[in-house]
Amino acid sequence: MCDDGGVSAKRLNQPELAGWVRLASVLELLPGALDVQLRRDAGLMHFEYFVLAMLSEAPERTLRMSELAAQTNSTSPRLSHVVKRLEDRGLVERFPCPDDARATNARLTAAGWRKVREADALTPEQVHQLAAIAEAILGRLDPDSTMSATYHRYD
Amino acid sequence: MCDDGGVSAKRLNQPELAGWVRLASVLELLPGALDVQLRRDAGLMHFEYFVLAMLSEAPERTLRMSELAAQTNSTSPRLSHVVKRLEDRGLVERFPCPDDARATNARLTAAGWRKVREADALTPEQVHQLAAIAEAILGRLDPDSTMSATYHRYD
DNA sequence: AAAGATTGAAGCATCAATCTTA
DNA sequence: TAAGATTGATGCTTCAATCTTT
Repeated sequence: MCDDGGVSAKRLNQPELAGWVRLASVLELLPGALDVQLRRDAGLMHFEYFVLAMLSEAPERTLRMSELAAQTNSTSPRLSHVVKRLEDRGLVERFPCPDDARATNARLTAAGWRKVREADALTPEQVHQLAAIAEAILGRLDPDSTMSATYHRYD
Repeated sequence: MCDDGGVSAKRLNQPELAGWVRLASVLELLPGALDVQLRRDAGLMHFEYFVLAMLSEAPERTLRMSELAAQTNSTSPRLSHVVKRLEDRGLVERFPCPDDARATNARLTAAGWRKVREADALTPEQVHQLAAIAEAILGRLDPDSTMSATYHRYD
């Protein structure tokens, strides 16, 4: 990557540069924009909703922390902090994993289940838009589909 | 299960839903991924680079804080904090605006100018990728091109 | 009162360090 | 030693409050 062509991030035409600047804007603004509605309507951040949604799909609505981290593309510390907060709010509960004393299981509570069902993450139009966008992005960014999150709630 | 379900963001086919989940992943991961390289190579976050880059294009490399906020799609408090930090690092300096005693001007220092030039924000491949992605996104998300950031450094 | 800008508090993410069990 | 998970510190963003000038 540092071969002598190195400095030449420069041989790009103006529309392309303008494009990446605009993308930078999107990346700055979109996550926050998506959080606003959920936050207002359900008191959840997007990532919190995602955690609850993944649990809601799991058998017994229960998942190991490590597995939950994988499904939400999260690091362990991040998930640990988030689940802690969700637990304080009574939406999730944690208990030692019977199979492996190192592991911890996270389980959706009744309140958590209710919360997920109430909280529609996005409006239909938003979902349609974003689904289309997603295809466009991921076709280029993740052609091998390594992004691991999956969702079958409405299958 | 919740078929007739409440707010009915529901009339969507499975690929669309899968799509938005994948997009959620991208939105979670992409900003961080873009920051890594800049952080390592230049000790700058993406947004900090953006601030410096916008200043580097401005006449006298100087901009009012309010104008700089507009060009970086930032809020006032956010910009204020960021510029404070950049000022502490000697990359930017602030001084009262001569024309309007309420306003503050931010100006790139010599060190700041060097920093911007050294710090290639992205590799050529990344820029190409992102430029393409940007078009895909913005065509749907921002058809009227209201995203205000602009960039002419390589015109 | 509105515009321009700053400040401090609160919340979330990231990173390194730590602890326990396999 | 490695895997699973948690904790605490640090840093950035957000929000409300504040201050000055128009």
